[in-house]
Amino acid sequence: MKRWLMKSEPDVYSIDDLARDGQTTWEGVRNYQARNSMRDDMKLGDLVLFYHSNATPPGVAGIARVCREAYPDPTQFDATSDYHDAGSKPEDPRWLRVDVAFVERFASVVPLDALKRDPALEGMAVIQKGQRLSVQAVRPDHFDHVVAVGRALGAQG
DNA sequence: GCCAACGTTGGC
DNA sequence: GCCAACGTTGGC
Repeated sequence: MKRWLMKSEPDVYSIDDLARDGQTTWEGVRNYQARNSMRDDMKLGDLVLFYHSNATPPGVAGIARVCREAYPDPTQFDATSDYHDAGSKPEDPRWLRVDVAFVERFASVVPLDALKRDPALEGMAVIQKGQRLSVQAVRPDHFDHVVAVGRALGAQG
């Protein structure tokens, strides 16, 4: 089983929203590298660090789990959607989404600053300067370490 | 609000 | 295929 980190702006959709909804659909990925990761490597049951970007502070807010593997994102065919892509054909969809389920919410966010200062997380993608990818693979030891730090802050769910 | 980093587009 | 221009991401 693989481990992941996925970014969401909490003003748009937060870990609290996921806790409330139980599960959600991860639409709007419009980056080929992120799409390829979802299409090729993301499997049912994979665990995901739910990351709050453009937040105060930015950081890992909790854990989700993949509950449906990649399938075509219908928003690409919706002309009224922000995610519309006129170049994508229904018979050959360009963009995919997955569904994720709520697993756990940390009592507080593990801030990006703490991730950067943690020697155990050296090399983790999200702490690299200029890293914008919204779907990132995470090494199992890095995943476990972030979860341990998050749980040390307390957990609900 | 600023801006560095990065991805995409399109002229050539 | 090159690369300048442009748009977006996302920390600060």
